[in-house]
Amino acid sequence: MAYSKREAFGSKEQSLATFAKALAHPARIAILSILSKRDECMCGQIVDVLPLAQSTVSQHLKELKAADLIIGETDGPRCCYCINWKAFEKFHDEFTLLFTRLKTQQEKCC
Amino acid sequence: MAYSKREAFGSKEQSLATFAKALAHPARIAILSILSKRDECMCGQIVDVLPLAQSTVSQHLKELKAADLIIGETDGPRCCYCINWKAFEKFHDEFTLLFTRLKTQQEKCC
DNA sequence: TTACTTTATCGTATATTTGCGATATACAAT
DNA sequence: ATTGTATATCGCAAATATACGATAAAGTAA
Repeated sequence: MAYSKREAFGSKEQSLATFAKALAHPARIAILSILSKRDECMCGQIVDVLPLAQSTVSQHLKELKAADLIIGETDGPRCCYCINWKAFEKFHDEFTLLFTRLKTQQEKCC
Repeated sequence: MAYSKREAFGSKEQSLATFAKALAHPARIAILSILSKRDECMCGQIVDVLPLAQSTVSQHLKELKAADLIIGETDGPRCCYCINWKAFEKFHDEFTLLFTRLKTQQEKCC
């Protein structure tokens, strides 16, 4: 009863879904927002702002990093996180492509 | 140990995250792709194309409907699903807004 | 060295998601 | 009424995700 059928789909679907999954939690959206403002970029600063424990924030950062949406630059004991806008752009393009296709559908259905 | 802190975030973050979550599975991306091609729009037809059981597909459709991304029009014993492009557009705009903000960050970090 | 700061990881509990078969529902056709 | 077709829902099992405290790791400063 082989579980998790994600691999049974096309790579394009998988890649889009993976990206969406990385954004599928308000904490991670919030983190990206914080980083985009460029006032703060360190884990501790993010912890101060969010209603989550340090270990939880660290985990969310790890997931964003795994999805290649942010890059972490270690500087001594601290770590500065930046948004990987290039990866974002790639996914934004993919999404826009999907949306464009959807729009051609708008006329009517069935 | 109050669980699921999703509500602890802003409504904008939550709404974006909810949308992303609806797209966070390749099966649902595939379903949207199929619907966008407008060749087929019924549950049974989607089941024929995807490597999933009927009940599973039905559940994915339900989630897409709950996220307001598709609309189901019942026609006798069958049901025609269409993409709710208006909702999509709204979210695409929200995403684009986020992306735009991100891009201003590209120069450098830290 | 020792103490401090910052972040990552481990272990654990709980919640949610995913998937399926079986069954129910709803309508159509005979 | 019975049979057939299409879809939704229920119940369950397994997999993932979320959250936290405790602890480890890695560097800084005294």
